Amino acid sequence: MNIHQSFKVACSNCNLRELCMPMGLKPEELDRIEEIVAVRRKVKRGSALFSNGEKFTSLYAIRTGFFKTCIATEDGRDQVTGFQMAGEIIGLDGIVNDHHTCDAVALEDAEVCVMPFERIEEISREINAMQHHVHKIMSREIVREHGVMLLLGSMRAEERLAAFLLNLVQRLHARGFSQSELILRMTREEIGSYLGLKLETVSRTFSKFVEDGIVEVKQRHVRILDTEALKLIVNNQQPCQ
Amino acid sequence: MNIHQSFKVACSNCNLRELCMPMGLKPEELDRIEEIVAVRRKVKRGSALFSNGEKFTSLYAIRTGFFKTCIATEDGRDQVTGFQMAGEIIGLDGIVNDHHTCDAVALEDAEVCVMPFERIEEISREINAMQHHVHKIMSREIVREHGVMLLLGSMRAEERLAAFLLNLVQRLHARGFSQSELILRMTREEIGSYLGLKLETVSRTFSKFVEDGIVEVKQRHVRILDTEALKLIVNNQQPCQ
DNA sequence: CGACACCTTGAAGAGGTTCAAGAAATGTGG
DNA sequence: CCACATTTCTTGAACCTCTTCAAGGTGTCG
Repeated sequence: MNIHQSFKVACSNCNLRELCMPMGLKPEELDRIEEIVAVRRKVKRGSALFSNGEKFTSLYAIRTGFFKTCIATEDGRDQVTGFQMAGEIIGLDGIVNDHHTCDAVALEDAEVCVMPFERIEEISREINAMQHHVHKIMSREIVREHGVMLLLGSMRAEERLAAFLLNLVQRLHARGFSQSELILRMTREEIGSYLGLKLETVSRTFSKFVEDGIVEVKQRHVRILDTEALKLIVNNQQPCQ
Repeated sequence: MNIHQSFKVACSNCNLRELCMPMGLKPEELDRIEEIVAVRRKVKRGSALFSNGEKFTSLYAIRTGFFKTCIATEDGRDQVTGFQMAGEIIGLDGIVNDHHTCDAVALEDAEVCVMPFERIEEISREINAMQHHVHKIMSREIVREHGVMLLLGSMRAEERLAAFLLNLVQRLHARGFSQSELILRMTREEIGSYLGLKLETVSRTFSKFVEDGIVEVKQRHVRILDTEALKLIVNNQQPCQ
């Protein structure tokens, strides 16, 4: 186990506070919440924070780095179920059966706050805002997945990739990054798995966007030139119509 | 509002107890939990229990009947995100933004137990088993949706329909119905929407299964003749190979 | 009984996949 | 720091699955 206990964790000083914690707490409640994070843990690029079948103990708040979650079946199917970045919570899948049902793999060197779930439940019982926050986080994940189902169930390749790019850049922007430039931390194959497409289709669709002057792509570096065009594509209309 | 307050609700006598409530409670805890269900509500076939945009107040435990949940976008997309039957909980999507983000429509006359979410949170703070049960229900929904993403992202039409049938019949069996016979409460179009297929493809795939002697289909009445063949199809192998 | 919703089936076509080859980037060990 | 191996990405061509469009059949409900 690659667990690094660093100096005293302080959520109240964490600049991701708004992303992963309830707002508007009283000072004494804040103190209690600090107790949730047991330790921080570093995860090297390519290695798993947790894996399918592993005993569930904790949720993880991502401090730095970028993850994918994916499920693999015996018959060789593999599906990326999400990409997670700083301030997002992973591990919720493990609650229901006390074991994780997916793998969480770091796509770049990462650090997470380990939050033992028993402690979360304990503090949720004391602090209403915390309880509601936990419920909201889980509900948000359910709603996010509804969106993915809509994408997988009803969109064509261009629409899927456009929606994917808009979603990524919007989340990055909320974290202070550019609205128009991003670096993909995942391969074309991983994008394809998430979007229900083959990597060749992802590549071709990128090329089409470049031809149409909607984006610039240099390997994993993407610059969005025409956000509106992407939105029109997602909304099932032809750009420039 | 079509709300019917019936005589005193009694979860402890409800035969769906094991499906929608935590197990192993002390008698005094059971009494508290009875307080959760405010009223029961009947929903006519074709009408909505709740709709997108509606204020979120309660979760609903299905007592009888069958629902679909679906999301619709302005540009005319429509995606069935799930089918729910007796003992299952719906409404979790509404927690995060205090408003529902999907429609829950009864596919046959139904009755639900209305559980005001504030009361659920209140009792969850007092009874650990209840708290954990709520967490499990939400986690289960997340895991279920992972499975749908796998289906939509990586399966072909036959595999999707086979997985769908096996899932339905398994849930019905857990409720005391047949392992091999079922009545579909939804149209081909609704099945198609859920599975990311057109209704014609659903119909054709049913016909293929009939030709292969795997199922009998008479409109919405389905009899599964060869469960193993369906499992082989889902596992990406040719039946009889 | 007639109207309407739902289901089935055929034929043509589109979108995405598969297979293949080569180019570009990245990592590794000497 | 360079050469080589490996991974990742791009592009073309043939193919296949699912969709689209169309027509007709079946079942249901007022």
